[in-house]
Amino acid sequence: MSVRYALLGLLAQHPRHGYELHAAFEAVVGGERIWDVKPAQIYTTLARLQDGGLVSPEAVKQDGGPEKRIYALTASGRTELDQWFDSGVDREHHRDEFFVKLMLSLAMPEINPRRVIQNQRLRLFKDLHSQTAARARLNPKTGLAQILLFDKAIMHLEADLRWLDMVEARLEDVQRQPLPQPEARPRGRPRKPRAGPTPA
Amino acid sequence: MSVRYALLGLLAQHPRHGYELHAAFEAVVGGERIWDVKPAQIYTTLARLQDGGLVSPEAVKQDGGPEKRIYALTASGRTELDQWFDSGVDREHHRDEFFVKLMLSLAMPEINPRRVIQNQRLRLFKDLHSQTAARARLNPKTGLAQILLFDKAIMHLEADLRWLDMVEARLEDVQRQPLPQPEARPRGRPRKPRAGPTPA
DNA sequence: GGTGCCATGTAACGCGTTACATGATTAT
DNA sequence: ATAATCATGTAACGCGTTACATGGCACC
Repeated sequence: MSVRYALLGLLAQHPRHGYELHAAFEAVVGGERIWDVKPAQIYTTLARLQDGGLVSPEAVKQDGGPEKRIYALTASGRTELDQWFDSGVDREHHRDEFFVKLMLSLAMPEINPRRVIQNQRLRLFKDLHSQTAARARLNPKTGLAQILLFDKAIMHLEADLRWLDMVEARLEDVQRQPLPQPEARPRGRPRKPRAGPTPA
Repeated sequence: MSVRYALLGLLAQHPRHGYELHAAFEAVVGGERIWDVKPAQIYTTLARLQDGGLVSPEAVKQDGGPEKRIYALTASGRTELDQWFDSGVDREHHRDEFFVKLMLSLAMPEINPRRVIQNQRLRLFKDLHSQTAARARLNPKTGLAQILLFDKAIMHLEADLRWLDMVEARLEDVQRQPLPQPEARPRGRPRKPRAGPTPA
């Protein structure tokens, strides 16, 4: 949802057309090397926003070049933006690909989970190194954005590495524990369908 | 891409039908409270895999109940799965919604970035608390999956909090620094189109 | 007969990506 | 002419989500 709200925010500054939004987005977010937004996404998102009445086309300019359709934030767009600023961002769900891989490797006798873990550790080290190097290469006047993003990435990579160590340690305890199979429940109405939506 | 490979992995154990895959996935990944996969996704992903020739329908069973279409892994499916196990998982890109929010708040005079940060910090503390509590509530025989996921989530929340502190400290240095505007580059061919793809 | 599980999906949408198409302007 | 930027999109696909539709079977 980042792009959606980014467009609302940029249009809150002043009305713009698609190409300008694209450029402004990359300027805010730190340049194309950091976050490469495709023009297609700008235009489709803009269309969806217009559909929802959050932005509306204002005018078409032609200063010697091609047409520029200028979009502006509507009242409900402004409302949505303000609500966004006032709320915390949900943790993006931990639908973690490596976690699935690890659990599957435990369930498949022909796959060695240690190797899977070691693979991932090497990858993380490599990433950590390249991020650290890239961060060091920044000159200070590059602007905040890159620095902050690199720092965040590095901190999360470190967290991942620590987590991997923990996983390995825990695997030594529960050596080759069989996967929890979904017990074949009997059909029909359950014996005790009691309990509220969230039992305390 | 987690579900895609999870299905390949589960079918590598033995052929299954859609409903069974759904149940097995949730068993592997820790139950519905942790990772709620919708049946629709199982079936559509299965269809895509069949399209790509990675799985193929094997038989249709009818043991007194409805039809069950049994799918099996093909040779190329097995190959893809093995490659997946042998490779590291890419860091999912840091397309971070909060980061966009922060950068926009710096660019918009009517929004106070301190408040945005404080909002997010409160949210993270709340999440951290609820995750820690949920983790403590686990009984040890619940299986590895939940424990590991909670630990990972907690470690990343702590990293996010540390990062927020860093951001705040850095903002004190560069008070209300104007956003880097995309400098209006002259049209036409650039003066010095020299330089390789990654200049040293 | 109702509820709830077993088992199958389809439809439509949101976000994001790659690839493609069009055309004008301007510097060399 | 050619290349590069300015500026607009469309089409198709992958992944994920919500909502809806269908039907048999078993238990009470």
